[in-house]
This record gives sequence, C-alpha cells and structure tokens, in this order.
Amino acid sequence: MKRNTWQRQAVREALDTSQGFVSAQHLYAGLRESGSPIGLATVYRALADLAVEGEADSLQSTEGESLYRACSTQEHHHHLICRNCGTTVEIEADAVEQWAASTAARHGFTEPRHIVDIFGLCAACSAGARGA
Amino acid sequence: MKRNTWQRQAVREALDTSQGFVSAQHLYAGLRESGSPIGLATVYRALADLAVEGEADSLQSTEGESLYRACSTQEHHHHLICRNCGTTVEIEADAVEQWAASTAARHGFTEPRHIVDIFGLCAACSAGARGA
DNA sequence: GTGAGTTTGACAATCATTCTCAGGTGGAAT
DNA sequence: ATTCCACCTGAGAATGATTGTCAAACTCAC
Ligand SMILES: [Zn+2]
Ligand SMILES: [Zn+2]
Ligand SMILES: [Zn+2]
Ligand SMILES: [Zn+2]
Repeated sequence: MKRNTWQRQAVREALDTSQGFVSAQHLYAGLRESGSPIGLATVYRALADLAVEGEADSLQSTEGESLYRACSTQEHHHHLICRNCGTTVEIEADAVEQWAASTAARHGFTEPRHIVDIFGLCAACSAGARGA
Repeated sequence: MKRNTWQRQAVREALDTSQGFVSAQHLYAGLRESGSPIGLATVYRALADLAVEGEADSLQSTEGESLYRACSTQEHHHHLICRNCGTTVEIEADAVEQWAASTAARHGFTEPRHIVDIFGLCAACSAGARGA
C-alpha cells in the first residue's frame, strides 16, 4: 500500500499547478524555490509512481528527459503540445486508436501500444513568431 | 561539405546491417567487437549527422536512449516495432498525417510535427510468448 | 501509543552523451 | 605526386539526468 506523505502531496500539487509537461528537475527546482525541503530523489520517485498509477502522463523530450503532466482525464488520450511555451491540449482520436490496432494486427503484431503526439506552435506563439 | 571517411562508412554499414533500431552504444560495441578501432564519440557524431541528413531515422527509447535505424525510404513514414526482438516494419498512413495536420489547425497550432509509433510483439515473438 | 514496514534524503554511483583539444587526414589546388 | 589546411577523429574529462545506498524519520494498522 502507498503511504500518504506530504512529499507526495507536494509533488502532486506542483504538477497540478504546472501548465504543460515538466521535468523532474524543473519541478524539484520550483518546489525548493517555494521553500519546500523536499529531496530530489523523492521527486523522481513520486513522479514515477504517479505515472504508474495513471495520475500523470509522461513522455520523453527530444533531449531525452522524462516529462510529466497531471492530465484532466485518466482515460487514454494524446497531446498537442506547443514546442515554444509548453501549452498542452489533450486530444482524443478514436480513428487513430483504430488505425493503430488494425495496422498492428495486419502485420501480425499483438499487444500493440502506441505513442502519438503532435508538436507545433500554439496560436499565441504563432502570433509572436510572426511579429518577431 | 561532409568528408568521406572510413569511420562514417563503417557506421553506415553497421546501421544497414542492423534489423531494428539500435543505440549508439550498441552500434559502437558491435563495431569494436568486429575489430574496428573506431571511437565512441565518432559513432555519436556519425549517427547524429546521418539523422540530420535523412539517411537514418531516430526515436527515443522509453529509457531515454536515442535509437537509430537505416530505413529503406527517406520519405516520411512511421514504424511498427517489436518490443521483444526489435523487428521493425515501416508504415505509411496518410490518414494519420491528415489527422495530425487538421487537429493542429483546429486548435490554432501552426508548424505541426508529430511522433507516431506502434510497439507490439511481432508474429514470431507472439508465438514464442504463448509457448513460454 | 507502539512497532514494523515504508519512505525519505544526502550523497555516491551509473550511464548516456557531449566537450576538449592535440594530432590525423581528405581532397582540392598546384 | 606534394602541399596545405579546414575538417575529422579519438582518448579522456566533463556534464547532466537518473538511480542506488542506507541510516534515520515517518505512517499507519493494531
Ligand atoms: Zn505556445
Ligand atoms: Zn491512443
Ligand atoms: Zn519480435
Ligand atoms: Zn507522419
């Protein structure tokens, strides 16, 4: 059974407060800045646990870091992420789910899982880019 | 202009010889085992270059490593990968391309790029799993 | 309140990847 | 073929994220 410690709560709240995906390091820095004496290893462990329990989604940044986010739904979904400001939109796409399943099956693959993410520039950042 | 060194050739050939996606470390180990005196940093640089030039596809493993593969086509495509033996099938999916573009547009995002990969167990490995 | 099992955190250890820089080399010019 | 030099290479150091260690602190069922 998982125990309920203030450290886990702090990580959960910090995640909820963040807009987009954040790294363990980033979250740790933020917590320390706000005065929390939490340890780095604890942040890593808490995030890993939250991801396993389905309370957080995770993905690998192009630089190889693991990024986490507290999503509003625990149902299977994907993300549309602004690669400039991190703004994230949760998206569902039954068509893609079915495409993935049927594609795997057509090639004889079983137990298919998939990674589907879209990265772009959100409306605000697109406007900024034009002006800059 | 890029120079033509035996090191780059060795990396290219090693990549071509590999079935699925391989890490820089793995490729380096293989090259050294086969007697090549190539350096590790050189393998990293060669792979990064090949990826930029479009001669190799790359993706991030769940453990955060960068994996590379010499694909038969340089056109945009995705992969169906066996998470047991690494066997990889190249797949095209116009429907997914269009979905990604329209989804991004619908939310006001511009310059959309996407990551789409399917991981499963290939026919051979599925059979093995049942037997084991 | 107690005690056993869990969690924490400072620090060391890993591990992939990048950096540094002195020495080597491809290939264009001669 | 020889020269020249900007680019390439490689050994090892440096970096940075993540994980392992283990004694002390803490949770929670009893
Ligand atoms: Zn944005
Ligand atoms: Zn999905
Ligand atoms: Zn397989
Ligand atoms: Zn695509």
